[in-house]
Amino acid sequence: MFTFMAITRALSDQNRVRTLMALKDRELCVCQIIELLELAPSTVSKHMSILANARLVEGRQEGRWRYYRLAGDDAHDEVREAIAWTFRSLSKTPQMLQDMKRLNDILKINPEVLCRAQNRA
Amino acid sequence: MFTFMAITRALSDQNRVRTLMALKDRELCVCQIIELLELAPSTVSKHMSILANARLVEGRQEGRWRYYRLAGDDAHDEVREAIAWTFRSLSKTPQMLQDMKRLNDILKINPEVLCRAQNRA
DNA sequence: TTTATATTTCGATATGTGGCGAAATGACGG
DNA sequence: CCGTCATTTCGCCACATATCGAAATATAAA
Repeated sequence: MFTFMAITRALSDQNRVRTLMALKDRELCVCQIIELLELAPSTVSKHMSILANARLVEGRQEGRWRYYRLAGDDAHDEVREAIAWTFRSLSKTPQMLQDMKRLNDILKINPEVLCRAQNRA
Repeated sequence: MFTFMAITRALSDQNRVRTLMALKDRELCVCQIIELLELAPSTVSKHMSILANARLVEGRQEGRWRYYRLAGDDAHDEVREAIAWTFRSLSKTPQMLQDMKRLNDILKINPEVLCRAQNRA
């Protein structure tokens, strides 16, 4: 029950759901998620910790960068089903199509450049 | 997206999830749900309206009583999958087993008697 | 038509949550 | 080591939400 509620609470915020969807095909660096959501780094960090706490995503450190990816096939049924349900429900919604498009542009930018640009702002 | 978020927000409260599970095999009168959750009638009423708004349950009026039941097979895929996921995830959790047991006792009481008892309290 | 009763709506309150900026952390490059 | 830089933690604020009790609503019974 506790696990389940952690998942539903994680999914009850639109920005977290958008993030989950954005991780569909690849892992993303935090600064790329910041760019997609247009939120403060601290806010995104908190969202990621909530998603990670619910085991919907996993984090990986690489030097100064932290990458997040979707929970894999080794995840619990509860989690895999939640993710599957989310994707089936949302893949074709306008918000998601727009995010995918925007993400394409973000992925073209070298992460180092992206981070530097964010720090200047 | 809006529909999906309505569902996840509805499922992000433990008492609403318990209610959903309680409706598995039969419809229930509001006073029976009140008895199960041990919450004020006004609180339960609000929970039910949130569940109904997300289309997870449907209400039916019969005289002075209002009955709620799970969304049926005619519901949208999103809703049916959400319900299926919830049941698969929680059917065997201690909280749910306990609720099912308690529900059995509640169902033995004539609803009229149950309501009267609640009004006295 | 008046009274009783099941549920909802309303108003108030207390707690939870999303958001930000500033400070702390931790990793790399000099 | 020292500074730079990506991310997290912390402290705060605005707003949402779970809860209750009281009043309103609606239906049945008297």
